[in-house]
Amino acid sequence: MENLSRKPDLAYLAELSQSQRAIPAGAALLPESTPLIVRVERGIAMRYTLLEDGRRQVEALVYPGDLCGLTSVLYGPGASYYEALTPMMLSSFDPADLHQPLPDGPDRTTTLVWLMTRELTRLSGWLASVGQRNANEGIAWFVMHAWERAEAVGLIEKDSAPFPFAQQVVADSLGLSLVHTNKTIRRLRDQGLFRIAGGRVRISSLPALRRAAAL
Amino acid sequence: MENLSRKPDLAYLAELSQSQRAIPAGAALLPESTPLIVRVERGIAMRYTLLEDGRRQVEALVYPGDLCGLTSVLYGPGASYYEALTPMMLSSFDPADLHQPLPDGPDRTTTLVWLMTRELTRLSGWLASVGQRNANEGIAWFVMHAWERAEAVGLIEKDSAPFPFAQQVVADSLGLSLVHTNKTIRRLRDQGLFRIAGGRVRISSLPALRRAAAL
DNA sequence: CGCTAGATTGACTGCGGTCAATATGAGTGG
DNA sequence: CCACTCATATTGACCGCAGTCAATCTAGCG
Repeated sequence: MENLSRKPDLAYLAELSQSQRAIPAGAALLPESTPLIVRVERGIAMRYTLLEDGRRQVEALVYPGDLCGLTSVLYGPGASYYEALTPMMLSSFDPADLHQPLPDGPDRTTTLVWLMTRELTRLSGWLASVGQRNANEGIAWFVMHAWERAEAVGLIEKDSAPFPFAQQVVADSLGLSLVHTNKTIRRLRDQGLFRIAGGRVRISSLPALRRAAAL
Repeated sequence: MENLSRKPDLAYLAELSQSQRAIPAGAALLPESTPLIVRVERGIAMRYTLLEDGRRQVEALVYPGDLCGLTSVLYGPGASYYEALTPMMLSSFDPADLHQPLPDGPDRTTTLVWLMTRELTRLSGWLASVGQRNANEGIAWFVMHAWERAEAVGLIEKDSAPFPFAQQVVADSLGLSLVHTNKTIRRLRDQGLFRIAGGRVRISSLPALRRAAAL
């Protein structure tokens, strides 16, 4: 494992692409019980877990370039589910193909390790938000996070980012009730921090939002 | 990457052991800014993150056999910190040694991927607890979790498990206040679910506790 | 032009936070 | 062995953020 402090080149994954398929908003990214790894080409999704009694905790937003299904393949299914929040385009891989080293360049497993480390870091930050931030800070953080994820994959257009997240999704991301989430979003909007409309969010002032998120 | 649904053999890591060192309770496992990977041989620790304003979120309990520092090495420092909760014995590794494949058997990187997957799964469950469970369920879950972690590494003795967790640690694990954590623990104890004393916990009825945790 | 999912609001409740003492207990020096 | 100290555990009083219940509103859609 060489120094991975910088993002490794993921382009080679393209060679592995086995099949492309489109799915509509609301669909599951991974068919039940099929060990399959998928890369997002277009669209946005969420990853979530369920408590036995049905409570839902959203644990990650999924943007183009993200790999889905690693945990299921390596650790057995049942842990997390994926749901598309917009129409999506996916590439599927055979899990067996992912571990062969490449003759030249970093081997695939090394790349996977790097991706998983990033995922661990994100999850760690998400947990800190849910556990430590109050409703105002949490909502502000969520909007910031969505903005930064979109920015990282070039989805900002005319200073607005995609925001296909229903208030129930935001609520389940932060462990808040739907009603309180609604009122909090309203309050922050009235403060002029951001404006959500038509599935996109426009941020007035990044620094102000960052401050509101206690970041 | 072969089928890793079953736990891979980690014994070979022993060959890598570079140095052993003991640290007291309260010490940091990883010296600041030193890229170093460490395996726990004895003792219990916690991993946590800090918000800029000092709020602390505990995100994992660290038991013998756990590897610490992967995220820092691969992703740069600053994300998570480790603190010993008991006196500990650690083995240190040179990160550079961890990626060389072994001639016979699973290569080390594959093992790392498996370990990280397990960590992701744990973190995912932790997040669901913090986000979705109320104080009663959360405390019950925490005790259950500590019990199961201890059980997995053979630390149960005379039907009690180590419990070196100050109430402030439990509070920061679940995103609750210290006072409310105290009162909730008291309530559950009075219900006869468990009993904490002398750094250990004794569980009356696993099924009852599981029920209380909404698990 | 109903239908339906998501967004809003208002009224009320209560879980969990905050503040402020007090208690307990292990460790230390005299 | 006792006084002292610091950390942790415990309690009580009070408050407010967030949850619950229940309507109503809005917009996309067949």
